[in-house]
Amino acid sequence: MTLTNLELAWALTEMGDLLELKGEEPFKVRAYHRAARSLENLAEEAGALHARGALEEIPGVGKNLAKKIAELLTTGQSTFLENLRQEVPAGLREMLAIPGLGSRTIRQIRQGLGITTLADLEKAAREKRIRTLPGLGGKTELAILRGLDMLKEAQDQVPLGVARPLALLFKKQLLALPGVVAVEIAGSVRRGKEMVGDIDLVAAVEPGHQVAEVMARHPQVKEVLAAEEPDRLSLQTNLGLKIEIIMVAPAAFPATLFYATGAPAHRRALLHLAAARDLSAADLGLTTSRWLAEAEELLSGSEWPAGVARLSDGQDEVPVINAKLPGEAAIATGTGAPPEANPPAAVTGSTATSTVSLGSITAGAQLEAVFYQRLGLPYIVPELREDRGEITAALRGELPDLVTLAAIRGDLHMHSRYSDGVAAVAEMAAAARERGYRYIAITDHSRSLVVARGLNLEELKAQRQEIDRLNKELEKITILAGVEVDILADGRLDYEDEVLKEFDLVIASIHSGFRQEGEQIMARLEAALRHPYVDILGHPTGRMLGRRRPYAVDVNRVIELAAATGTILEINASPERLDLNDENVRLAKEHGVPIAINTDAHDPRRLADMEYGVLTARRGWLEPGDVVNTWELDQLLARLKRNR
DNA sequence: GCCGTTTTCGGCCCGACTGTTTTCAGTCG
Repeated sequence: MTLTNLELAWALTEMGDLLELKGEEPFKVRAYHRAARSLENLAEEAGALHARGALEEIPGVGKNLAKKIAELLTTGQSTFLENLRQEVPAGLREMLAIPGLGSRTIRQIRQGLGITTLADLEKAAREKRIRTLPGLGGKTELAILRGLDMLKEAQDQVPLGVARPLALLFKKQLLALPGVVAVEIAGSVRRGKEMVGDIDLVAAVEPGHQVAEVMARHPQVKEVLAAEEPDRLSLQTNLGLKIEIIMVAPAAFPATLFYATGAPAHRRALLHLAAARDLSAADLGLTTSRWLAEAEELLSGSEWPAGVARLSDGQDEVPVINAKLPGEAAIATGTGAPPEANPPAAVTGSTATSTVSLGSITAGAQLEAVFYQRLGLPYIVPELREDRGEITAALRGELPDLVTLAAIRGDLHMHSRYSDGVAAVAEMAAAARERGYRYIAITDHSRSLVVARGLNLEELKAQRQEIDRLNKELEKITILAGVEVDILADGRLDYEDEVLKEFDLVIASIHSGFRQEGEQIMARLEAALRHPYVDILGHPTGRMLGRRRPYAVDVNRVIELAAATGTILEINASPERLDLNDENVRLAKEHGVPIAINTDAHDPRRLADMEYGVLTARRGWLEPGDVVNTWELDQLLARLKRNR
């Protein structure tokens, strides 16, 4: 019984939460949470450390926690945690997620009203009973109801940053099983949606495969759920996330991947396009029963979904695209013969055994291109498949040439040990260089953000000197001396103009006064956007996925102001934020506002979050030119307000 | 509960904002 570091971290986090609710001293609580974070970021598996008696090497883990971790590792359980769970009802722990409710208030509500579940809490708030408790009033009731709403929305959904690594792990492990020919991630994870409800995987399997048997014993799998269909395996993971594995014969793999990627609205719109061209779903090779059922229902129904009107509107101008797609011939025959002459079994829906050579094909993209070509469309990447105009754009040959991770030349928002980062400036630079970047900006916090050890003027000077020195020493990468300056509650920035002027680049962000009225928030943002030395507005809405709603920001207005003032807007790529989101990004592009995709990394490893930012950018239809950190450094610098 | 050119105790991130209050406790970043 070996638990992963992530599972150990959860156990410690839960212990910390329960101790907090019991009223333990804050420093003890923090010790549990700190150790949990250490475990999450640990490069080596704790099991291996335990084996050589080195658990106490983990930062924040001493004798006591080492013992508790050891028990978890050897038995899979913790008597300490079991006891805590007996004492503290699970509902109370859930309440900690409600913004504005801390452990003290939760204890008070429990003691005063005997409430231990979210349902009871909601009832009490609606019945205005919370305000009968000393020190609590109507606003707290409102905060509770709002928080509960947010929790409901996020219920059964996890951020992409949690689901995607797990999906990749399962994909890799499935591929290693005998009888498994190909595996692709499908569904909303493949489309890069910010919150996902489950993980969909499509596996091409051969007879005699043992996917179900092996997965049932998988250490991350808590339980195998009753299968809806024989070709589906439905797993509940320890994370509480559902994984659906669709197992099909290799011939049906491309169609199934296509179907299972969705989004449903995109599929529906494609079916309408097919119908308009007298093609059936089966003609397209989409022979799965689900596709056929959906097509039948759709085309017999009287209700015309949104996508249809668009398609028929554009009917006159629909060009017929016969361009051969790269890869199709290879997919069809492996020899380059025209696809029409020798259509692959998977595409025609023929019952003949497959001629598709999956071994020679690496990407799901190539497999699916066939379906789009049958409709006279160029290939549409998963990130665009949301029925947000991608089909019309495809028909007109106006699909964007989306930005890619490979096009990223630098990262303009990250923290070092000077403020709340964990690494030295040189370490961040080295990690960036390893990623192939040409430049980074070190943007530590400003002085008012005490919790994050914001820099005073002297520390700024010292950091500047270090950056200057490193720039002389280091080859192939340039470090910009930047700052993430706080937009204070009154709209001023946290440093004087004379100080801001000296940086190479300034990001302005809100870290306080989240609950201000819209008018006040917007006044602060407007002041920042109009500021001559503010180059980038950081995480413009301040949201945390599933945890904190945006502050009262009018995103349209922010975009207009950014356009008017020449300020760059950020896609904060941290998977906890993804801020701006995909739709706002697209709006920004329409207004000609340049975007910076930044990780906000506090640790060299988190520079890898860039991938999530790029996914969001792609879902927002951004092309490389729209993203300033794909540009050459001199082009980027010339574009900054301060240098124009 | 962890940690130590402060080493077995006494610190540990601390100031601002919010809501409910007449002077402050709780929450948050």
